[in-house]
Amino acid sequence: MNGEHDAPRRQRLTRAEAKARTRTLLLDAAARIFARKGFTGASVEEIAEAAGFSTGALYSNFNSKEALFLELLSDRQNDRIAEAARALDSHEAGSGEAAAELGRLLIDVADKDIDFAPLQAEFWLYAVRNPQALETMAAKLREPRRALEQVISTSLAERGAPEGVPAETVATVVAALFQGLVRLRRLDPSSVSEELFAQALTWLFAGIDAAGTPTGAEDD
Amino acid sequence: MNGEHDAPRRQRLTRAEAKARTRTLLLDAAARIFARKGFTGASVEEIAEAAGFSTGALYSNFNSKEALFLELLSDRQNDRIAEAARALDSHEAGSGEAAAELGRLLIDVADKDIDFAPLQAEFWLYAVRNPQALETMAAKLREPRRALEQVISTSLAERGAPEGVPAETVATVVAALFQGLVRLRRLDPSSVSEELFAQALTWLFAGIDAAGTPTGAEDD
DNA sequence: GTCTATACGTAGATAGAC
DNA sequence: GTCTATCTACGTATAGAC
Repeated sequence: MNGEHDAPRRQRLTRAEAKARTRTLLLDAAARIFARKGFTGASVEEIAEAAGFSTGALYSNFNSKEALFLELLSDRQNDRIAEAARALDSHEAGSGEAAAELGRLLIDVADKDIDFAPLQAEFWLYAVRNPQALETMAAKLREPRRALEQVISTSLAERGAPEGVPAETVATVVAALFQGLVRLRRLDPSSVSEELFAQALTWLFAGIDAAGTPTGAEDD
Repeated sequence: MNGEHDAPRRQRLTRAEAKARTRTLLLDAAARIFARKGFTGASVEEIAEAAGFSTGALYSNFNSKEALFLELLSDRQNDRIAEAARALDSHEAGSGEAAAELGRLLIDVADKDIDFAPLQAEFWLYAVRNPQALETMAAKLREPRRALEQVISTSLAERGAPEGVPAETVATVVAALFQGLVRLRRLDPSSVSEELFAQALTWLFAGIDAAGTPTGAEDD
C-alpha cells in the first residue's frame, strides 16, 4: 500500500525531518531531566516520556544513555555561552555598559534558566571523571572563550593597559567569576546582588589599569 | 567470657571508640567514592568495601545512603574552606603575601586534593535539587565566609578604602573567583596558571582602591 | 557490631509487533 | 520509526547468623 520511495512527503515533513524533530525533542527533554536529576539519576524512560516518546524511540535515535548525554555536552552547551559572547560584542568589555549587560546575563542564567548551571555542573563532573570527554568539553569552551578574549583584548588596548596584561588571563578570570557567582547565587541569592558582577568587573578593570600605571605614570 | 560492662577496654579501644572509628572510616571512604562516582552513581556496597566493611556495617552506622551523604555535607566540607580562612588569617588580604598564599592553596585544591572540587560540586547539585538541604549547605558556608569577610574588612580599612565598599561583597567575589578558577583548572590546567589567582586578587584590590580614590585623592 | 544472604524495586537495553 | 513487553543486572535496604 504505502510505497516508501515514491509516496511520502505529504506535509513538507519527510521521514528524515520527522526523525530529526524527534531527536531534537529528545535532546531538549534530556537537557531538562539531566539537569534536574543528574546523569546517573535520570532514567532513559523518564527522558523519553518527557519528550512524548517511549524508550524504544529513544534507542532508535541514540545508541545509549551516554551517547545522548555526550551529544548534549558537545552541541548544546554553547547556547548560553555564545549569548554571553554576543552581549560582550555589542559593547566594549571594561566599559560600564558591557559590565551592566553581563550583570543582567548573570542574573538571567542564575534565576531564569534554572537548568543551565546544574547541567553545566553535570558536564563538568562527567568531564572530570572521564578523561576522554575532558578534551571534548575543553574544546567546546574554547570558541566562546576566544570571543571573550578578543573583546577584552580590544578593551584593554583602548584603556591603555600595558602589554604585560594578556587578554587570555583576564578572560579566564571573568569566566571563573561568572561561573562562581552563578553558583553562589543559587545557594544564597541575597549574597549575590544583581549588580555584583558588574561591580566586580569594574573593580577588576580599574585594577588592571592601576597595575599598568601604579602611581599615575603612563606611556611605555 | 567477655563481660560487657566490666571487662573491655583492653587496648584503650572501647566499643564506642571502635564504632566511632568505623564511622570515620566509612565517612572517609564515602567522601572518596561520592567524589569519584557521584551521589547516585556511587553504591553503598562500594563505599562499605572501600572502608573495609560490609553493607550491613554501613547500615548499622547510617540510616541510609542519603543520611551518609548529608553527614558529609554537614561535617566535612569545611575542612578545606577553614584552611583557606586560616591562610588568610596569617597575612592580610589584599597584601601580596596573602594573595600568594591563597594562590598556592588554589593550586593545592585543584591539583592535589582531586576529590575536593567534585565533592563540592555534588554537594552543590544536591542542595540545588533539594531545597531543604539548600539551607543546610548555605549555613555551613557561612562560618568560613565570615572569617574571610573579617580579614577582608580589616585589609580594606588598612588600605584606606571607603566605607562604600562592603567586605561582604568583596568576600563573595573572592569566593566565587576561587571556586570558578579551581574548576577551570581541572578542565584545562594551562589556562589557569599557578599565579593567576594571586594576580586576580591583586587586580581586584587595586581596583577597589582606585574606585575609592578615582584620580588619586585620599582622606575620608 | 559486623557479616552473609536475600528480598524487592528499578534501570538500561533489546525484541518483535505495528 | 515508534511502541509494548521483557530480559537482565544492579542497587538499596533488611534479616538473621556469629
